[in-house]
Amino acid sequence: MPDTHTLGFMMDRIRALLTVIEEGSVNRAAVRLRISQPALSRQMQALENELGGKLLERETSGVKPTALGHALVRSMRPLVADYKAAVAELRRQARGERSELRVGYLISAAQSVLTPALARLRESHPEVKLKLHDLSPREQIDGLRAGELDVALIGQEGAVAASEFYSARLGSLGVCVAVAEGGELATRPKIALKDLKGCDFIGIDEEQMPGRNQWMSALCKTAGFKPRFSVVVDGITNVLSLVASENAVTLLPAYFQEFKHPGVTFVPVPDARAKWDFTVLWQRGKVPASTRALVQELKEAAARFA
Amino acid sequence: MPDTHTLGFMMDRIRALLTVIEEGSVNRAAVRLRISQPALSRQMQALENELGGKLLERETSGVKPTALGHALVRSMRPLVADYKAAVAELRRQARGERSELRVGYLISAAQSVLTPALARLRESHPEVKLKLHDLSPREQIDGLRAGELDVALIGQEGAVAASEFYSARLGSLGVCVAVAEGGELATRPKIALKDLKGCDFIGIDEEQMPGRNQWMSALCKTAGFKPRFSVVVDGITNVLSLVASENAVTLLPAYFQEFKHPGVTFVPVPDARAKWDFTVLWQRGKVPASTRALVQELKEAAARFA
DNA sequence: CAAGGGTATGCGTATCCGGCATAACCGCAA
DNA sequence: TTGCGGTTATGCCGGATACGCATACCCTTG
Repeated sequence: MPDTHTLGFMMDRIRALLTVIEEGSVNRAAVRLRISQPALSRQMQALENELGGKLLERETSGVKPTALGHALVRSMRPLVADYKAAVAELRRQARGERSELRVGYLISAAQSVLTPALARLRESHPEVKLKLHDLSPREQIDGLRAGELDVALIGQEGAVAASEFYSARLGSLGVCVAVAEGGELATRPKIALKDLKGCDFIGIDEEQMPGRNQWMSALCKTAGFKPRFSVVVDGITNVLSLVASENAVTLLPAYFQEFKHPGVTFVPVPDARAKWDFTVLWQRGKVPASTRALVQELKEAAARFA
Repeated sequence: MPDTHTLGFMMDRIRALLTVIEEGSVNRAAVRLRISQPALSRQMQALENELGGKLLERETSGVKPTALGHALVRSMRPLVADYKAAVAELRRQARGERSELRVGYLISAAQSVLTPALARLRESHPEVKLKLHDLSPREQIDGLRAGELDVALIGQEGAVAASEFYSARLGSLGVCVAVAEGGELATRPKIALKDLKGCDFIGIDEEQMPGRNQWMSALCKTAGFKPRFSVVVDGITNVLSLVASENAVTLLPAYFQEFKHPGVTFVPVPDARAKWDFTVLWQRGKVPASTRALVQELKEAAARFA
């Protein structure tokens, strides 16, 4: 005997019992529930059998809950309410009426384009409630996969996940190379990719920045060589520290030129093909209007920015 | 098309979906749910129709939840867990395995018998969790009716509700009469009921102390007269204030002699039939062992007290 | 291109639920 | 007492429906 009966069926019976107790009468509850009185009567008997105790005191003038019946009401009424609310929310969501929009981004990378886009979204869709999550690229992808994010703003790493989600390229930044402050390279105003041939490269952990090392390799390949990754570490800060201490190099999106790191200089890379794509990813399937709106604003903001 | 479908049925489907997503496969989930794979497959389709959106991404190697599916899991998994816990608790309760015992009492009246009984209950049934509620008689009866109390310790008022619940008389106290301090009656060591003939009686609001006025009337009837209630007020403190200011009287259980109220003297009533019964009420139906134990201890404590 | 994993579908059947008619029960009034 | 109006419970039957079986379909892999 599968206990499949003991779940959904009981739920119906419980819901029925709630109205029976509200009405104080099987008869009146039956009309409200649009079923016949005998049917409802039997439902109550079934529920009492399932639970193993009387729930209603049958009297000549109607029914009255027993102590057990009261206990059931107390524990179940909020559950039923929550359940109905949850179903309603899911229905809205299925129709693409999400009012909450969960956005993942990396503050250092996304700020310049995200901030104006959000400002305009607030004007055009003031009803949308935003939840912003400052996350690493890897966390953003995981968040999308787990359904915890609706939109992710991500760099080159997005390429590895683009097939799982809808995506749009927002724009391209230039590339710079991080070199040790003391070295010869640090004095140049710019460094072509081919000049990096033979340098030690610092890689970054694939877990945190998926696709980043491949991106570097691909860039170097356009310059005709294969980079040698002497070390792979986790965390961009550690990468930069190693650049300084090991007198090595690494490739980064151009916005790093705005930052500072002790012992490290960022030098632009002029190669035309050295580009850092900036991507927005969002959930596949029925796309909520709010998501669509944000993506649109992002595209426009990126276009203005370029 | 009664929406009765949209409640319990969906609950089953949702529960099924949860295991499908856990297993990542309709096949394996079907095994766990002890139904066939086609049945489960159709259940998932039905649920998707109900909600109006895809929940599962069907792939060659199994199924993967969509964003909507993830949202469903997030909102429903805790609900299902709560539901199952609630049902389990109700089952236990139906079998009479309540571990929580909610006791209503009136501190001034019940202390002498309740305290020792509780002490012994703690020894003999240490697993019982007690919740004590200091409530007026009316509140206690309402609490019993609403299933919010398991046991009520109550005075003469219990008579009016005795038919609704199980009850036991714990014992009888004597009666005293409250008289104004200045009057002639106040000087006597005791006052027979018949001496109160012609006095103004202060009644108490039936809402708060149901049956109290009837009790006074019945006592006076044994002495051959009918009391005249000049005023009926709510709250025992107000009753005593009026006794003082109106030079009236009222009948009370003997334990009031221990208390003080400005301008009022409590004089014992010697009549043999002037008794204040002390009653314990508890929920009808299947009586939990804990309730039975407390009632037993109360009886013994009362017997020792007498 | 067959094999082997997955999910979806067509069809017959058994189950189970609900409605109708009616019984049983109670309180009240004539 | 006997009816009357109200309640809940029961017998019986018909119809919806959900399941299982067999099979189709689809994709990846050898």
